[in-house]
Amino acid sequence: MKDITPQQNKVLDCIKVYIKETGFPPTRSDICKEMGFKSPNSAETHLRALEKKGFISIASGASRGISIINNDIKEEASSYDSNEYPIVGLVAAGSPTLASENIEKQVSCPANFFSTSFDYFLRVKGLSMKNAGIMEDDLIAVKKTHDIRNGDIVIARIEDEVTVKYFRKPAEDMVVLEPANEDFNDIEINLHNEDLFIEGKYVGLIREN
Amino acid sequence: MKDITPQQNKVLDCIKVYIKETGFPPTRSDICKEMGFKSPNSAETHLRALEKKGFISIASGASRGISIINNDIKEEASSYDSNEYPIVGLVAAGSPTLASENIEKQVSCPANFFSTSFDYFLRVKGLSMKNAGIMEDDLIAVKKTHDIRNGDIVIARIEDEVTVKYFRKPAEDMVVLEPANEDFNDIEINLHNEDLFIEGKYVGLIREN
DNA sequence: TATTATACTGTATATATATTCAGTATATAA
DNA sequence: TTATATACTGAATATATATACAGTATAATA
Repeated sequence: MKDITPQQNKVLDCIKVYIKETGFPPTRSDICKEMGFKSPNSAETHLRALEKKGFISIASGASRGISIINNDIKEEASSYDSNEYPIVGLVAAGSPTLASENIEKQVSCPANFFSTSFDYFLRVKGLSMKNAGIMEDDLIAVKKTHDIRNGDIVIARIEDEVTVKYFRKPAEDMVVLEPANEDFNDIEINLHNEDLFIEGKYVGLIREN
Repeated sequence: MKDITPQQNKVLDCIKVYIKETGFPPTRSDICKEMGFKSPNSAETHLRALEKKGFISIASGASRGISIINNDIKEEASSYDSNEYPIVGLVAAGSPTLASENIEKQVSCPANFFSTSFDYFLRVKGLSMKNAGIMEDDLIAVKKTHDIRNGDIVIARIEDEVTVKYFRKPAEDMVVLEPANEDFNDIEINLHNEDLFIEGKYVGLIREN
């Protein structure tokens, strides 16, 4: 895409506004009225420039044959690509997290809402991560992954109980799950004796007040 | 809205398809080609019927002056009604919060994302509301309103500085802005001496990690 | 029964519109 | 210095287009 000049940009904007307001594209004459031109050829040359630079297409012979070419990659990949994500509430003992019985409801949210993609929302119970700013009933965006590093906040499952904690692995056979609240104690897990399953990683948070 | 006949529905669909494919509405003649009519008046009468029944509007005298009237209530109110909201970052001294110079970027978010509607996102600076789970760089959803009650978290402006605090009004002429962090002190404002402007109310929070 | 709506063909025409041609002027690149 | 792009005015014109008028036919309403 070549560079657009300020004046050409004005004309492009004026076309967009016209379409938005009327539902159909402007004629050369309409553009002249909007832009203050006195000759339809002023509009014509701007249109040809915009066409050449790939911002619009002009249907030959047709009246009002202008259409906006949308190659705004951002737009395409972002705002309008809204997905449905499940909110997982109290996870029933022994059932997979995303089992339908655990799903509170579905919410619509742009796929690129957080910088990292995610798979579901988990409703937080308790205040064990209070100092990390994670409060009761907050929704945390969870990305299902096993790529966990020390210091990440993880969603872990220890014997049918789901918990959110800081992750630390001081030795090959040991994991420490640390709360962010002085009223709670660290959970030390010896991987030889106990089962630990990492459901995923905390990548974002939403709170309603 | 009156009932549409099957044939009128076909014509309406054909208009919608034409707009989707070309970017601009069809002429009577275009409709004839698509529908197999041999007289432009066939298209004309269908258009007038669709206009009368409220499905389209026809701009008089204009070529291709057809526009689809969208009164699909479901679409309008549903989760797919994704709006653009500005993220307000560091508010420049003396400039209105929503001045373009203060807008970091726009994010797309369903209008009904939080139970309360809101107007913009404010990026949080500092940790004065830490115990309320509001951390540095969080985005708080702000609803512009003056309907504030004791205990609400408000976005207040005191002499060109914007701050987020709990709101309390112990007397008619006094407001106390309370932080949620033991390291910070209450801000007491005597409304006779100092200017206080309440920008709005905190209704939700988003955090990216 | 008369009226109205639907669903077309076929013709005609005023005008809305794209588009070309002839200029003027300025700025930038080869 | 000669193009080339931008940014316009002004006039001319072929044609694209809306729209009215004159018919035909069927089905549903009042």
